[in-house]
Amino acid sequence: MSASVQQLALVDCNNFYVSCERVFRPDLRHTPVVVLSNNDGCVVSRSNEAKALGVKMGQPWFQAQDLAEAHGILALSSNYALYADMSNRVMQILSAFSPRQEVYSIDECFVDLTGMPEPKAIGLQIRERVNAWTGIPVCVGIGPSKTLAKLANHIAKKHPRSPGVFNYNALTPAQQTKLLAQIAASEVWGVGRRLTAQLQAQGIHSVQDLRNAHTPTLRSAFGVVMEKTQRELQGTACMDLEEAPSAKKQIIASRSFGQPVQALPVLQDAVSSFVANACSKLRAQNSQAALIQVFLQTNRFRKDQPQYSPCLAVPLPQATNDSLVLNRWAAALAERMYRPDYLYKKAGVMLSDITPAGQHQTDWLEPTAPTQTPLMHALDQLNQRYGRGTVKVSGQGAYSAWQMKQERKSPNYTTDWQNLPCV
DNA sequence: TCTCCGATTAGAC
DNA sequence: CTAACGGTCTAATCGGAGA
Repeated sequence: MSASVQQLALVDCNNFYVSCERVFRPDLRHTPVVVLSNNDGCVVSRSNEAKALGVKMGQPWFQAQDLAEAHGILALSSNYALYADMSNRVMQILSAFSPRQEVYSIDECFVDLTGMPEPKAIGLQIRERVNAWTGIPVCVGIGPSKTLAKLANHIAKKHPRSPGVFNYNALTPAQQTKLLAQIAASEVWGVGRRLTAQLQAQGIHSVQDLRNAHTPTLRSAFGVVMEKTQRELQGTACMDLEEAPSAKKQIIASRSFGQPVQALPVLQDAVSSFVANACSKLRAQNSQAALIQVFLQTNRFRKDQPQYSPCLAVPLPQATNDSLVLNRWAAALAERMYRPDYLYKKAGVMLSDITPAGQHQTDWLEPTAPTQTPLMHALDQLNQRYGRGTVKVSGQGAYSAWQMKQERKSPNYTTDWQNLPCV
């Protein structure tokens, strides 16, 4: 008896951010809608109608302005509180279908259906239940590896007669070959724009070409990652399901400003807000950092203006996750780099050299600090209960000149009583 | 020559 | 009227510095 093939399902929400908005705005069900990135900069989610009109993923919104006006495309600022909450509901529902689940991103989840009868029927049930309980449409792809589950999901989404679920494992070898020959290699997970071009130059156009390519040649030209991808396409799982999210090795908090900023105190205010943000992520995973970096940036799209993008780091005498301590370092770094004659458009804070909290590289000369001050703990609790930004480190939020543009945000329907829609 | 490390590249979403 | 272009994260690989 041969070992049975893994039945791995990838559940992917359709046009996720737009779908979240539509749950609370059913009137938008048939109008073209897009959701914009932070600062209302780029298009990050599109309804099918918007896609059909030619709005591109990642397109700067101002470039789509004419098209938008001509066709009445509605643009919304991103509402992450809403999307995170809807995502949690979806993932919660999926967890009932299998003991093994990997939340891969805000709108995608791998669910291990190995050993269960009728995986396709389960896929259909997943689709139905998620839609009934949350209003979010999803597609399900099933395959023997993550890469093939992803590809199967793509087929479930794109195939005209698809019921929204596609099981690659149900195909005969001949059907697999025929199908993969019809799909462009660029659809494969891990094959982006650059690699697509390089593969083409080697005569590799379809997924089948890639699956069939001479392995040592592929390996020497493209490295280990591509070899893994090829093996996954051949049906051998090389990537494990990661059920628990692993601790971040690097944490970045940064933002483009709503308008150019010139004054140091405003920059420092922004930076202190980024420190607060990064530190709360750090504490949430129970870690500490031993290196902090701050960077400033002028607007790189303004070729007519002088450019300056400094970045400065300090190794800390002692690893910490204390916002107050890190904020003092960050403010000093910002001051060191600051030059008054520039218009800054973006800044950020980076924490690295991350270790579990409490693991001390003790220094004989430095007194050891407690791993988590009661003050920081209280701050996290309050901000968690009453919303981010309820309690702030002094300096943070004193100036609002840098705040991002968010002119089209929908209400926080699910996370703020004040915003409950009246039925 | 080897090893280490920071910078760069590529990708995902 | 003009200007308007995201944020985080990882792993592999490259290229130079130093041992």
